[in-house]
Amino acid sequence: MKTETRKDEIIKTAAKLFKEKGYSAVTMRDLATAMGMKAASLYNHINSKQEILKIIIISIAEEFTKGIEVIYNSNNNSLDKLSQVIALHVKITTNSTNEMASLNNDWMHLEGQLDHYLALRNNYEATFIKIINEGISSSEIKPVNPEIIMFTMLSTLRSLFLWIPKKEELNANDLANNLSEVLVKGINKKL
Amino acid sequence: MKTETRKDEIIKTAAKLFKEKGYSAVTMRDLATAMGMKAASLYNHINSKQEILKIIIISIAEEFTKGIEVIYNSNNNSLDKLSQVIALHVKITTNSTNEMASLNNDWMHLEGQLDHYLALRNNYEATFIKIINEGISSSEIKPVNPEIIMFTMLSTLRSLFLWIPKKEELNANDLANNLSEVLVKGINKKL
DNA sequence: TATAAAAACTAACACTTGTTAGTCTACTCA
DNA sequence: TGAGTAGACTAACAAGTGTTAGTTTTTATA
Repeated sequence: MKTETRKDEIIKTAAKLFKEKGYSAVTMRDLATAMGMKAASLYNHINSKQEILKIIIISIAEEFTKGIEVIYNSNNNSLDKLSQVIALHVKITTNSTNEMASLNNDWMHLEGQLDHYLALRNNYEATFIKIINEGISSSEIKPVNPEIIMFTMLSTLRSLFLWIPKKEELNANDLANNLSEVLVKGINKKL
Repeated sequence: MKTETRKDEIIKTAAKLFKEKGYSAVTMRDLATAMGMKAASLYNHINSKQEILKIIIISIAEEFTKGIEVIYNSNNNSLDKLSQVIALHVKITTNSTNEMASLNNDWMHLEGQLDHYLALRNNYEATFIKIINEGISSSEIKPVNPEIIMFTMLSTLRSLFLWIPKKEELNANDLANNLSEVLVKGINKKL
């Protein structure tokens, strides 16, 4: 675990600003001010604004794709796999809250790596759907439209970055458990 | 029902562009090109770029606030009220898909009306929470953290604009019913 | 068909954008 | 101590931004 470089600091600061106003609305001068330096000095550490976005988004997207692959190939039943997917999102979002905002809101501003990103996302969603379909086949999961199930779960999980910062009292485990309860078992007390 | 003015067309076109790239990344020249005119000509119809955003966001935000008030004051039980809230989102999002993107992603770029928007949103969420709390009191709803329930439902409902355009085959009623099934009753077959 | 209003145009503005070039300073280590 | 390097600076660029002023064209109506 080597120490954080100046470049890392810039990327972290950029992610925070991108979360607040979006990639397009953040200028290199905004970023420089937040770093306590002049805009030109940023270029001693990074090649372009675009490179910052690429680093933020691609690294997290790859983390998700690898994570769901491990879960899918494990020996658990489908409902447990879904709970593990929930825990994966909670964990990554807890560690990289600001970066998740860019992943969700600014992916379309990727220039060179847009295709790569979309491939990772399609891959992720395809694996997610496979887990759901296997759960339906094994009668663990209600035979509802699997895309609606995935959409519901992913909408919630992709919005976690908005919500986690406001709920510091809740630790990651509690949150993942509560979400599993609501997302998997529903909220209706009388079944 | 008077016919659509040129201003309405501009706002509708802007909403479509804002959905694709976000408010900040869309230039007046982009908008003009999409309208088949020059940027300066837009100003025969609108006062500023900011005005366009304001019109898009505030009108929809008010529609939501009024809608949930009617639902809250109705004589239904809490679970039915929640299903009606789901139907409200499906209806507004079906009719104003592109505008919903701005409401979700670009509200922070409101300049003069940011406070008004935030007041509407806080009001909406407060009413939502009241419905959930009354449902817990009447034992219709599981005593899970009410904010987690709202967060889960709102995340899904606020993301509908991303999803509805891809699912043209599903009509609004079917979609609302499916969502109620998943969001309210859960996906676990064996309870 | 003449007239007024609506809506387009060209040209330009002042400012902001990402980025480059070249320079100065402070620390590291031989 | 002296050389090299990491990292800051100032100044400037070319392109792009929202917007205005003034003019011409199109459309509708009397």
